[in-house]
Amino acid sequence: MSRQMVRPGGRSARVQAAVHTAVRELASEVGRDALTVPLVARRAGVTPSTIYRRWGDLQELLSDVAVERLRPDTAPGDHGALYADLAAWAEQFLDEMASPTGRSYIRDALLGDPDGSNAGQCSAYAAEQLGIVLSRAAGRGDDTPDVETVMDRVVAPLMYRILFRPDGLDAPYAHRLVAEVLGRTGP
Amino acid sequence: MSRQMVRPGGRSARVQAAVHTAVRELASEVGRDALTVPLVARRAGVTPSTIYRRWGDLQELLSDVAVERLRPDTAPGDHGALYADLAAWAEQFLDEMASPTGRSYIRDALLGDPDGSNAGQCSAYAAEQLGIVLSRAAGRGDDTPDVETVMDRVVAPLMYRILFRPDGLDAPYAHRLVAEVLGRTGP
DNA sequence: GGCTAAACGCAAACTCATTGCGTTTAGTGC
DNA sequence: GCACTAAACGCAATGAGTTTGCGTTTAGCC
Repeated sequence: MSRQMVRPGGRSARVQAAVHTAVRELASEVGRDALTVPLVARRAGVTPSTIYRRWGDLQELLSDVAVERLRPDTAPGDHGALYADLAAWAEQFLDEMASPTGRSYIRDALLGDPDGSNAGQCSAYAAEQLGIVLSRAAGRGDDTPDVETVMDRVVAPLMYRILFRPDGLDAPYAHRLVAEVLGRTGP
Repeated sequence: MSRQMVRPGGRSARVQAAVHTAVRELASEVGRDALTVPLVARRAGVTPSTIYRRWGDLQELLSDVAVERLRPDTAPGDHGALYADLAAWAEQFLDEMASPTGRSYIRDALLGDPDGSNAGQCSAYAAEQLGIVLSRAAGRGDDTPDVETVMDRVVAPLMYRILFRPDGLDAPYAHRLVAEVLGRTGP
């Protein structure tokens, strides 16, 4: 469960923001594996017990921060055609997720996540982006697959390889998945 | 890295077996989240320092045990036809992996795994099983997709949903994936 | 403005992780 | 077989991280 809906204003909000900022800063300074709760607490100007009470443990905190970082910050670009839109989106998705930091965020999001809501949020982000691309194509009069199909045929293979097979992942592979789900053999 | 190739005989082997057994027993008794290195060490009749020196930390130990548990213990069944073989394999795969304990094992295998070799091993297990099924079908004269295609079209979507979308996962979905990769609309 | 419960800080007590050192033992060569 | 070497282990001390009780602050709400 995300810890956002607890006393959204005032001190609680300041503490949450300070802790999240501390996690991001320290992760880039000392590395993600060197993070500890007392370290984050000192940087955020809080006591460790505050973090333990609100987030439970370090993994749940990192999971919260990871989901925040995995949220797309821009709408998918419009390149005039469905194939171009999907190919560009898949390429960007791959770039962000397959990088070492991206993998760390995915692992963290999957980890401290007892009920699976954080992981589900990541999936919802991708589905939302794909929904924009596909409805735009439908507005152009194109015959489009539905979001579920693209999730199964493009997102899932990319994520599976990111997590289980770090090799053989490149832009051509992503393009091929897009071409296949659109029923083409090439762009 | 798996810690199997260290002094395969005598005391070292006994310690390794005792520790692995202790992990499995305690995981089913007190739950996976309640496992600690000292707890496992006491059950196994060893000292915590032994575990720390050999496995590094709890996550790497759990990752080792998880990979061992995720290894298929039987060859995929022969049902006389490719669709039946693949459908049965996918259903069993789903049953084992989507259960709470299966999810825990997957998470553990992905986790304490700095170089990704344990996760890669899990993927290799699935590919190996699929290779048996597909080559058997080829021996019958069937026109079969290759292993990579089945990994992308069946295994990846199943695993993606197991990890990111715990809902909407059932045998009919697995059967549909198999039917689609075989170019059919049904069995 | 006052009330209530959540959120926080402080500090003690506890568990876990780490490491040096001596002992046991598996593997190897004679 | 017997000695030798280095890996593996046990023990114990040390340091770091985690948990919890209690008093204080404060956000949300009459």
